[in-house]
Amino acid sequence: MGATKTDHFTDKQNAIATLAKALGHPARVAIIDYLLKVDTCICGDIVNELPLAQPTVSQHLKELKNAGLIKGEIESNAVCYCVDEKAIQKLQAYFDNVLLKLKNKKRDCC
Amino acid sequence: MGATKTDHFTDKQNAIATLAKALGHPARVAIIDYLLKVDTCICGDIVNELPLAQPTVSQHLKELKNAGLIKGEIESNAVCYCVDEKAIQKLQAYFDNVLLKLKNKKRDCC
DNA sequence: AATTTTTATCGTAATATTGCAATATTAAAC
DNA sequence: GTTTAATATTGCAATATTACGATAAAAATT
Repeated sequence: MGATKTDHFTDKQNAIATLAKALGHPARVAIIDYLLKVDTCICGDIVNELPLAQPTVSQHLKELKNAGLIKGEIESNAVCYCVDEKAIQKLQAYFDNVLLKLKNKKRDCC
Repeated sequence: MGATKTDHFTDKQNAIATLAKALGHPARVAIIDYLLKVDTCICGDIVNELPLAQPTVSQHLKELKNAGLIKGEIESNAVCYCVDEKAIQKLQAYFDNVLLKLKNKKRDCC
């Protein structure tokens, strides 16, 4: 026991959970914030920006990449990490839909 | 080691991470989906809806509540859980902002 | 090609999460 | 007040995450 029963839920539910989980750590939110702030996309500065050791930052980057929230490419002279717009759009669409459904609720019980 | 260094990040980053983390499990996404689908807000059916034992569902509900994603109230005859609109709005605002910043980026590197 | 710089991986310890059986609590129904 | 139904808590085992030092790998610079 202890393992998440992903196979018992829908693909959509798992997809949202995966994206949300990737953002479920302040360091990873901070990485996203940093990538948005910096235009140049030169990574590595991220390590200096965060209060974490280099291997830890590398690990968080990997998780963001695995979840599809960021894309990484080796550009001619530097490794480049960027926020993947499609992932953010997926999350936004989900929350839009949640809010829409909340508005349409007949009975407002809480 | 192994504990998240929340005190090294901004309140905003921690707030988003907390909300995202709560949604970072398919069972909890499924609970939100169910609460949106059902108008009556009669809880307990959630257990029948999910492929998880009652204590596990209860625990997931607790986590959603602690994170502020759902509100729970004891109505005259049944416990009532509802999605907290404010939390969803916070997340939506965050992703809106992320998308806005992505659009404004000069260099599109990846 | 040797050196430096940058990034990733490995190994490991500390902590957190997930899941459930057993049990307790709570509230309605009798 | 006792039974019944619904929900929460406890305790515990399995697994996952977080963090970092040490080390490896990759790339640029010399």
